[in-house]
Amino acid sequence: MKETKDKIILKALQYFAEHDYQTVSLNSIAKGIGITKGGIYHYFSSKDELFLECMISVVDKMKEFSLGSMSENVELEDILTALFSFDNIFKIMAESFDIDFMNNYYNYSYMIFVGMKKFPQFREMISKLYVEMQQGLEFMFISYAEKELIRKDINYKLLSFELIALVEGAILVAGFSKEIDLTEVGKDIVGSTIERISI
Amino acid sequence: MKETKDKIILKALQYFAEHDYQTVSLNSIAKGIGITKGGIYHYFSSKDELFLECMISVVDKMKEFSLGSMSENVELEDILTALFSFDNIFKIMAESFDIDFMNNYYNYSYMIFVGMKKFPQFREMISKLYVEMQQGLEFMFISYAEKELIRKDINYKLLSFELIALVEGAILVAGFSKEIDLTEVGKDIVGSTIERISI
Amino acid sequence: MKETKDKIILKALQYFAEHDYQTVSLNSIAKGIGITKGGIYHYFSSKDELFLECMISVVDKMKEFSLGSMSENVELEDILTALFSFDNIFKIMAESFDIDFMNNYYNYSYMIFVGMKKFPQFREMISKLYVEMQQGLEFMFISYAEKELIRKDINYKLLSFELIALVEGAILVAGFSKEIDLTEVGKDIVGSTIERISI
Amino acid sequence: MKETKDKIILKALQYFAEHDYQTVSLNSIAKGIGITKGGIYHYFSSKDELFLECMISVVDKMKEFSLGSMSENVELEDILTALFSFDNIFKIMAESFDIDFMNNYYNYSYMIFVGMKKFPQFREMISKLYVEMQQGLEFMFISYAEKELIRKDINYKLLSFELIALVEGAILVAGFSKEIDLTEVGKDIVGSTIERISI
DNA sequence: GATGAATGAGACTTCATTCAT
DNA sequence: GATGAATGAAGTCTCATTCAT
Repeated sequence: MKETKDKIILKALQYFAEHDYQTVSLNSIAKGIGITKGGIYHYFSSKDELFLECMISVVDKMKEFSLGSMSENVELEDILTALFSFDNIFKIMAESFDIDFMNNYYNYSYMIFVGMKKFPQFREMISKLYVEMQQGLEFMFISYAEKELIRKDINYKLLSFELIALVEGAILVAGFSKEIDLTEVGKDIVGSTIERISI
Repeated sequence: MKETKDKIILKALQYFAEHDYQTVSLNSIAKGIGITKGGIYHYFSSKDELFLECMISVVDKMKEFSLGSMSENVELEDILTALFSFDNIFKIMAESFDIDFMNNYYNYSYMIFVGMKKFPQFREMISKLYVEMQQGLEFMFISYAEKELIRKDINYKLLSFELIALVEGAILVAGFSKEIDLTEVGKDIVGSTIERISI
Repeated sequence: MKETKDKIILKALQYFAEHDYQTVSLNSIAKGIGITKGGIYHYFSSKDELFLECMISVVDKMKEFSLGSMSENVELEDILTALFSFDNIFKIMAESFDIDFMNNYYNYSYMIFVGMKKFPQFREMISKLYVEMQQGLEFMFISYAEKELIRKDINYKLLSFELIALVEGAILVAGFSKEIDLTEVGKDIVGSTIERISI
Repeated sequence: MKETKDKIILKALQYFAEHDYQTVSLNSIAKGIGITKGGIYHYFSSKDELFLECMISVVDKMKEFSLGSMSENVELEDILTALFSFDNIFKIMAESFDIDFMNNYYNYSYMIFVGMKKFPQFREMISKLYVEMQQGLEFMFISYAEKELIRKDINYKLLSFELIALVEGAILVAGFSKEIDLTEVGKDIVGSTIERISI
């Protein structure tokens, strides 16, 4: 059955996110789902491989979310809104992996960091994802600009990069400042961006 | 002598940044400066303490840079320019710790992440630093607004938060996309921010 | 069917000879013949038992060869020639077990060594085989001596022991010295032995 | 102090000879000399390295004995006698390594085998040793033959190879046959060899 | 007859830490 | 102030073995 393998990945992901790759022992993961250490090696040839599979399933979900929101929406404002609706991002991640990232997005970022440090392959995936997102946004801005719906004198490559950086940075920094309400931040960013590009 | 202690911290910082807290052994640090493992225990009661001291010296430098630029400058544009002159940030860090963060800012961020994960105390310091930066910016914006030099109908609390998030996010994301020139990004951000708040 | 069992033994023998008892996992043997680990346990109650059966089939073949050559030949020179025709020994082993011992007799000896170490029972078999060979030779020498066909003032017990030791030793040492041609050695030994015992 | 390192090697050698490389755990070696597992890693970076060092010290002793006997003696008979005085070989080995090889030469050979299997480097050393021994003998025979002290119509290259093979084979096979007295075998071999080459 | 999941014991190895010198 | 031997806990990984299916 594939059940055990999935259980391993889910539990591993949870522990990796909560603690740290190196700190989490296979023993603890195994115990966490009621099997023994050796059992993990039925499904994964090493701890690294398990971690990599976890990371891949995370990036798959991220891709699904990020790029999905771009293709489905037509209105520029909707796309921006989707991109900056942090609540939604967290909710989806939490649902997918049964981890409450809402109050602990820092852990999530950290895990991604570790993953990229360990696996150049994974770093490449993340990198590619960002580039795709940036290009998707850029493409959309430009098509709007061509239709003269938004200003033409803006470097949309930079703007789209900034927006993505803003999403990541906001999530990061918000983890430190309790006073900041990300939902409000999202709305503000969407508003000011619209204003900035409006004719 | 304090010389050895400083050498330990510098070498440790270098290794921690290049590799990873857990991966770096005290042995390697000791060897790196020509002493033996046991010698480190003269100056630090544990590996954790050594790491914490490293982190503190980093945060001190960050604080020195971030807040310093705000108090010294009077012109708002200068402050923003300083905040977004990534080259400068990297150069100062590299000079201080003899680590080339320029081509490897990712490692730097990673180390900070690990530090925050391990030491709530350190996380608090970073957190406080961000809050101070945000409040510093906010205060400045407001004083400018009161003098009717910039628009009054903007939530400057959010804006200053966004700017800081943008700095962090840009550094983060730029690590993945080779096409992006951070210097250009910095200028663009300063420009559009000025435009946004101008009356 | 007995087919699978034989396949297991053959493959196991091959791997044991190529690598090492401990190094060879049941898994690899199973994979080597397209079954799974558990399947081996239908035919063998343990890895040790499988190994023992392999060893027994090897010793059977050795016995068949060694003693067979003695009983079939009548002429003393023929017997000695058969005993020292290394090529033939290797060929037969290779044919029986599908392993090229010719270029790798060392591995073969090693496997026998391991077998003896693990199974006193197997060691006893080998031991008995040597004794039988030695006694077979001794008996033949004596009967020739009694017929006054060869010298009588020779300790044939020792001589036969030496001949057997020489076979084993030559195989062993030849593995280290590339300059030595075992076929030539065999002829030389037969010649000098004949000379030594001739009246 | 070098004491502990030597103790480790000696105890390891003893266990490796008695049991088997794979079977012997570092734990047992450590316990055997009253230290802990980790302590071994002060002196050896791995189990393999420890084993290799053991093997090297064995081969050094072998070299010392084998080649030493050849250079010191002038009389050909003395050299042959030294080569085939098995008692002496065993005694020296036992004294050097505190292992009773006398009653258990098989274990010794086995260990050498394992060593050669694991370390091509070690196999090369053994190989070289045999070649040196063979060449040493050959050289001596030829110089005697040139002085017309022994027969000239003998292939001394082969003879010297056979003598060495005989030493090894005798030790090997004697382990199986309780009836054989190696000392007697040695004398017989020396005698018949002298006879064979005498003019 | 055979599979495949799972166990459990044991191995090597790493390393922060201690401490006598 | 520093060394270096030694500890001990923990971790990854391997595999023979079992057993339900």
